Amino acid sequence: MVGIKRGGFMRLSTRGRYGLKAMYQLAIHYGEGPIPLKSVADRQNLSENYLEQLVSVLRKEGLLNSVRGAQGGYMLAKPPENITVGDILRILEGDIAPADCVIDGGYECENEKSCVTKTVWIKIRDSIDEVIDSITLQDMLDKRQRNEKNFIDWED
Amino acid sequence: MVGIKRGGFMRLSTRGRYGLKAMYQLAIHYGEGPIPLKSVADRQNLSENYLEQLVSVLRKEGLLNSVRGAQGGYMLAKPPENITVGDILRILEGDIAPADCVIDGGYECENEKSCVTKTVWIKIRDSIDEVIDSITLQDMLDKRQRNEKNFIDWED
DNA sequence: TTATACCCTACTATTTTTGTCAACATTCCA
DNA sequence: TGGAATGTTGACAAAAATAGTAGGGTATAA
Ligand code: FES
Ligand code: FES
Repeated sequence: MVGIKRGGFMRLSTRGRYGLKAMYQLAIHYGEGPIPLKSVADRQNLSENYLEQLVSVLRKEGLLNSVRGAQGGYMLAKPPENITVGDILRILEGDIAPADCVIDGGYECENEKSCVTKTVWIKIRDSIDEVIDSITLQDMLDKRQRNEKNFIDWED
Repeated sequence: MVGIKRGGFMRLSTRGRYGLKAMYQLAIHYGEGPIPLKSVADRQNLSENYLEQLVSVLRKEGLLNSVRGAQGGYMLAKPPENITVGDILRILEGDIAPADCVIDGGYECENEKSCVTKTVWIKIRDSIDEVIDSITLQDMLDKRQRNEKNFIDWED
């Protein structure tokens, strides 16, 4: 391949992007009982089947509860202030890893003990960690409240 | 696909990883005239042909100069203190973009004006920007000097 | 008992990444 | 002057990751 990569970098996959949006949507309706996934998928124009795969993992990891059958659906297993963006993204995407050598058990180059490049990856990783671990779903809801003063009735 | 993604996220491709290593290697030999790519590739056990593609882009973007023919090679076009990690990564990987909507001209969801999720992507992007723009090749060389006191004669 | 909705697994299509290869152009040096 | 070293370019291909599709099963409310 020739030329500059088109896509940009440090991109999340749809797993993390759809997943966070879905969790945010469920946070909006926290306390209202189970919300069917179909309504979330419709609201965001996503494949319900695909979203189901993501949500299923979030449930197994304890971030969501589910109720089967008619009138069933999903709901947050914890209050929005106890769920961070980092919790969600790590479950759906794995650990943050600009390069393999910053993962446990990952490959390290021969000079790992004094590898300067590795220190760069570590700084990037730590800075992302700090951001995603500091934002909770409740923070996002608060932000929404402030926005609502200007833009009414959206994203319910 | 089922289960948690294996690879981890926010990963750089080999383009960025090989590219930064190569630039660092050339920084080590800054001022010594052109360095053949073969020596860089050998040192890092990379395909010379593949590395050539990356280096070629860095040259076109003005970060490297080249000299053709025998005794030729590549060298930094600017002093190491004037080249940042961000310069290199953006050329090889494109702009930082956790999601499309933080790129110019990228897709935005219907609520882009007040999209809360977008503010999360922006915070992630900004935090990465800050890290990679603050590290120069000279910083990496300095770090190397300090390491050399403990681990002699490596990565030349 | 029927419609709704979660649950699970397998399969497929598409895109991106990671190279390989071959032919060519320029320069040094013996 | 000729050949070895080195950069230049573009086409092609293999491999991996991503993004979905499809469909059958199970539990529950009404
Ligand atoms: S140990 Fe990761 S780049 Fe050296
Ligand atoms: S505008 Fe990007 S997620 Fe809404």
